[in-house]
Order: sequence, then structure tokens, then C-alpha cells
Amino acid sequence: MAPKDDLKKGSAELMVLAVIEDAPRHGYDIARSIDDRSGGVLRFHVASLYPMLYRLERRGWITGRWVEKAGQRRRRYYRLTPEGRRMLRQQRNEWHALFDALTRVAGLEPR
Amino acid sequence: MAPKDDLKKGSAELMVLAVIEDAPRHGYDIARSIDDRSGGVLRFHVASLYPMLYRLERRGWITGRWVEKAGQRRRRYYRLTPEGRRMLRQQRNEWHALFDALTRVAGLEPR
DNA sequence: CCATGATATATAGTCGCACCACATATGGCC
DNA sequence: GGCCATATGTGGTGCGACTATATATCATGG
Repeated sequence: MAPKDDLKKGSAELMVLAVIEDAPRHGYDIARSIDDRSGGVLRFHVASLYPMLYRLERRGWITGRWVEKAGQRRRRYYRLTPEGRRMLRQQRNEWHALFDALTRVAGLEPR
Repeated sequence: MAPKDDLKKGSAELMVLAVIEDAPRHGYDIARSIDDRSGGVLRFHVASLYPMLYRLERRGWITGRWVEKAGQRRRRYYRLTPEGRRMLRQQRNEWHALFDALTRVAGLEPR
């Protein structure tokens, strides 16, 4: 409806960390997963993705390694570090707290 | 716990619109309300407040008027415009959509 | 076999939100 | 008289997400 598909600050980060929680994935696959799982509500622009992956790697939350396979171009697979796991848990808590606060302050129905 | 008390993008906006939904309020009072209602989870810095009020007024979502009373310094009371009401409703929907999506994509328990 | 589209990674530049630091001013309290 | 809470305001910074653009490979079809 509203053509306002801005991501809120940090939400993309949380999603990326979450989708590589169980298994390593490469960039393009991460973006596709988010698109799929969100049902198109959240458009995650690829152009934002790679700078973010580098950022997360620079912080030590994820690590990437190049995988070359015959029949396809090189891909970089990212996985969570232990620190990344901690941050994922923390960010989930943070978002919960935000949601709770918004429910109280702004009358967001908690359905 | 975590020293990460960053507000997510647009959350402050939603809160401001919501707290003046029923009655006009002046800036300082708005900030205090948010602090109170959120139980201190969300620290809304006054320095962010006034620029935001001007922004919302420039967009035509709120209007302010000066009120001078004996025994206290001048205050500017803001109230929602009809457009502001529309935007408030829309932003609530947006945040709902975001949380629903985060629940699906990032495994945020919908408690 | 060449064109097109999906896959895959990457960089440059811009915009807007929230931050911190600082500034100014008045009323109430001890 | 000094301090704190109240109340509004400005300047600069940091950073996340955006648009636009670039490069390259693989699969498909005409």
C-alpha cells in the first residue's frame, strides 16, 4: 500500500545474522532468502548487502570464505562467529525491547 | 545491559505522533512522556526532539502554537493535523509489518 | 552462437535519522 | 545566590540504507 519500504535501522543486520544462523550462505542467497521469507514486505536491496557483509566481517561477527566450484562462478560463503552468535541473541532481545516499548508508548497492538 | 540504546530509524517519529494523538503537548512534555511510558528502555534525547518536531511540522503532520502563561516560560504546543493522523495510522501498520516480517525472517518470537 | 536474463559480487555517491556537544533562558527550592 | 528541573534551540558527526552503476559468469532459447 504505502510505497514506503524503508528498512528500519539495524533490521537488515538482524536478518542477515539470522539467516546464516544454521548454515553458511553466500551473499546473493542471503538476499534471496530474506526476500522470500518476508513475503516481499521487506525489499532488501542487493546494493546494501555487500557493504553490510564487509561491515559485519570487519566487526568479527561473521567470516567469509571463497568457494570455487566447476560450473559456477566463485561465491563467498559467510558463517557466524561465536561473537556473531552472541550479537544475534542480543539483537533479538533489543528488537523485543523495542517492540514492547513501542506497544506501550505508541499503542502498537501486540498481536 | 548492552550499551546499545540506539533508536531504530523512524521509531522516535512514531512515538511522538502517538503521544500527541489525544491531546496537544509541548516538546519537553513529549520527551518526558516517552521516557516514562517506555520505562526508560527508550531514552529519547532532547537534542533529537526539536529538529524532529520542525521536520514533522514542515511535512504538515503536526502544527505548533506558542502558549504564554504567567508563571512559566513560553511553550510550544503541538497537535496532529488530519494528514498527521493518516500518517500515524500508516506508520503503525508499517511497524506491524516490520515486526511480522522480522518474526518470520529472523525468528523473533511473537510473544 | 549470440542475446537475454538470472546469478553473483563490487564501488561511488547521496540522503536522512539519531547522536553528542553546546547554547540560552526561566522558575522553584534550599 | 547557587543548583536543579524546565524549556527551546543550533551545529556537527556517524552511520545505515538508498540509488545508480559496473563487472562477470552461467543457463536458456531462438
